[in-house]
Amino acid sequence: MRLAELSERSGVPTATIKYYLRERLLPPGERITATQAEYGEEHLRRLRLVRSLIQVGRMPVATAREVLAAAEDESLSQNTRMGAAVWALPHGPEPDEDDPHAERAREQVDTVLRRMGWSYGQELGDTSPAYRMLVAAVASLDRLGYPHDTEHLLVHARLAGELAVADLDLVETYDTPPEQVEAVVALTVLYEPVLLSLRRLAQTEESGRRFKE
Amino acid sequence: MRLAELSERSGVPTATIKYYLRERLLPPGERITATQAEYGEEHLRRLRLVRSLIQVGRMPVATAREVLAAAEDESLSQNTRMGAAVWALPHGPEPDEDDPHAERAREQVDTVLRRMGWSYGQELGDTSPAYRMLVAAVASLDRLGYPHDTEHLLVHARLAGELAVADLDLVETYDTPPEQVEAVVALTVLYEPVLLSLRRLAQTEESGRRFKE
DNA sequence: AGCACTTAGATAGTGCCACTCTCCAACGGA
DNA sequence: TCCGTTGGAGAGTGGCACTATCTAAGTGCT
Repeated sequence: MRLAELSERSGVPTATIKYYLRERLLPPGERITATQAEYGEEHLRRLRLVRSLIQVGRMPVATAREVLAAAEDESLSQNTRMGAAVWALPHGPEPDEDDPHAERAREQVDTVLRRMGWSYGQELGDTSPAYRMLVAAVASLDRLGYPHDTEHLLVHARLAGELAVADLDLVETYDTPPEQVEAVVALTVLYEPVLLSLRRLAQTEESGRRFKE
Repeated sequence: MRLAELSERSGVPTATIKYYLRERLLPPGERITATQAEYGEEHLRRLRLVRSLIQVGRMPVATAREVLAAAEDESLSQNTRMGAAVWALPHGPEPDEDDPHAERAREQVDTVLRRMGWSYGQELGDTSPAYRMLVAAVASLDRLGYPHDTEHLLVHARLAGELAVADLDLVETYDTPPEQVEAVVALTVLYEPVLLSLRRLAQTEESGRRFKE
C-alpha cells in the first residue's frame, strides 16, 4: 500500500500523513526505492488510532507521540507501559504550589484516596499527572466557592472505580500484551467523550424531571 | 474596585481582563468618568468563573460566551436556560452523515437511550450536541474495531445517571434560580476533570492490581 | 497649578499549533 | 519517451488566546 491508498482508506489527507510521519506518530513505511515506500495494515490501524486520539480525544500531537512511545517501549514491563501511557495523557494546568485553595484541595484528595484504599495514587502522589489534574480541579471548585465535600467526591471516586473495573475487564479480553496496552490507551481516551456526553444527557434528563413546569 | 484591583484579586492580568471585556465574557464596569469604571464583587465572581471555564474546563472563549449568555437569558425558563447552557458546552467533531460506522453508532446510542428511558435524549435526538458527541465517539470506537456493546455502554450510562442525580442534588442546595443555573454550568464543567482524573487513578489502581508481577 | 502616574479603550502584534502548500528529484506505467 | 505520482523537506496558513503599544482622559501629591 502506498501513501495515496493509505490516505484514501483512512480518510486522512496525504499532506497530513506526511506530517504525522515527520512527527513520528507513524512509523516510516518500508522503503522500496529511493522515492517509494510500502505501508501495511498495521500502518492503517495505527493511523486510525492516531487520528482518534487527536480528533476525538483532543490530544495534542506531541502528547500523542509520547503516549504511543510509552505504550510500545519494549524495555518496560506491561504494567509500567500501561501506567506510562496513561501517565502521558493530556492534563490541564498545574495547581499552584503556594495557593491556599490548592493546599486544601490536596488534603482533601489525599483523604479521598485513603478512603478508597488507592495505594498507587497515594504512593505516586504529587508526581502523577492525574493526581495533579484532580487537585487543580478541586482547587478551582474551592476558589469559586462551590461545594466539594469529601462525601461528594467519594461518590465520583466510587463510580470511577466501577468504570475502571469495566474497562480493565474489556482490556483483558485481548490476548497479547501489546494489544492490551494499545487497548488501554484507546479505551481510556475514547471512552472519555462517551462518559462526558452520557453525563450531560443524564443531566438534561434529570433536570427536566426536576424543574419541569 | 478598579481594573488593577480586579486583576490583583483574581490573579488575571489586566490585559486579559480587557480582552474578556471586549469579548463580552464580562459585563462592562459601571462608568464613573469617561476613562474610569468601577467593578463590583459580582465582576470578580464572574471573572473567576470565566477563568475556570476556559482554563480548567478548556472551553474556547467563544463557547464560554455562548454558555454564559444562555445561562442568563432572562427570556428563557429556568429549565430551558440550564438546557441551553449545557447545550452550548464544547463538543468534538461532528459525526459524518453517511459513514456506516456513524450509522451503526447512532442505532446503538438510540437503543441505550431507550433502555435508560431517557426521553429527552430521544426526543431531541440528533439536534443535541451531547447526542452527536456520543455518536461520534462510539463511531470512532467502531472504526478502530474496539468493542462497545450495548451492555458496556449501559454500564457507563447507569453511572452517568447516578452522577447526574448527585450533581442535581448539589444544584438544589442553591436557593435562587440564577444561582442554580450558574451552579449547573460550573458544576457540569468543573466536575468533568474531576471525573476523568479519578477514572485514570482508578485505572492505574486496577491495572496495578491485575497485572502486578 | 504642575506633573508623574493610572485608567479605559482600541489596534496591532505574538506565539503556538495543527495542518497545508510548494517544490524537487526520482520513479514507473503507457 | 513522457507525464503523472511519490517521498521528503521547508515554508506558509489560519485560528486562537492572549499581550504589547498607544492615546486621551482622569487622579493624587505637592
